[in-house]
Amino acid sequence: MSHDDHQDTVTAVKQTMPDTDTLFELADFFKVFGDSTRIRIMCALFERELNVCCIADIVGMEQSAVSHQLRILRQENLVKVRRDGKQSCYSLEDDHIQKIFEMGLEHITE
Amino acid sequence: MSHDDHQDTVTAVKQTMPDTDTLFELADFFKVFGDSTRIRIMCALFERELNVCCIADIVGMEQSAVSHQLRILRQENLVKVRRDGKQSCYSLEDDHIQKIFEMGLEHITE
DNA sequence: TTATCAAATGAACAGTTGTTCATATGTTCA
DNA sequence: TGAACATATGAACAACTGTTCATTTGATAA
Repeated sequence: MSHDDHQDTVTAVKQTMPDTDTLFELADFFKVFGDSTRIRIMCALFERELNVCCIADIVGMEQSAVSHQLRILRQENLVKVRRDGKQSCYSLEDDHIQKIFEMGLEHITE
Repeated sequence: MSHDDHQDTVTAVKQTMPDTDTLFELADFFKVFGDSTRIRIMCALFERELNVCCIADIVGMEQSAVSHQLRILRQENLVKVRRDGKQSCYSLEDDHIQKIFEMGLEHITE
């Protein structure tokens, strides 16, 4: 590959890519899926709305750890909260989540 | 929510979830998407097969850093390599990748 | 063979991340 | 109001991650 070909390739491919800011944002989005606690929380929420205490029991972690992770999921707009008396009830914000989840499953189970 | 309701909910939701090993594996899979360098490498490979040197120029990083990340992508079966003389040419292993990528984009741009 | 280019790898280091513990906030009910 | 429960939050710490630098491996051509 000549120097010119190299430069042409680099330039051409760059043009097809979304801008860097978008790709950094995208990486941050996927980062949220890259933790087993958060994945399990989201997976539990596929089934139904749940309060923090139930989520903690389901994933087998302390309430505090779950709260911290729920904050991250909230910040990325992946879950929403509803106050119900003393309890906070969490549910999924978005349908994409389950689809992304399922595609990931497809990949690892093939 | 009574203690019994709590336990019923926990048990019922748990039953709907894939086993824990699978979910840990899934988190590891998404972890790979959660880095801006790797996302940009994959995005470049959507367009065409590329050698390491081109990838490094496209993402603006050192050859060594790119090589390290390509190893991770290889280990997760996201890319494949083809030797062409002195060069290593990388391409995407799997169609799911682009779909997952696009769904992520949909989420962050809405 | 030797020189040269391309890519891979190991060690070291800085920066980030997830959990725990302790504590604070918020809500209900007596 | 005060007690009890549910959740959120801050600080601290250990573990992990990505990059750099130096070096090695692999391949080609003179």
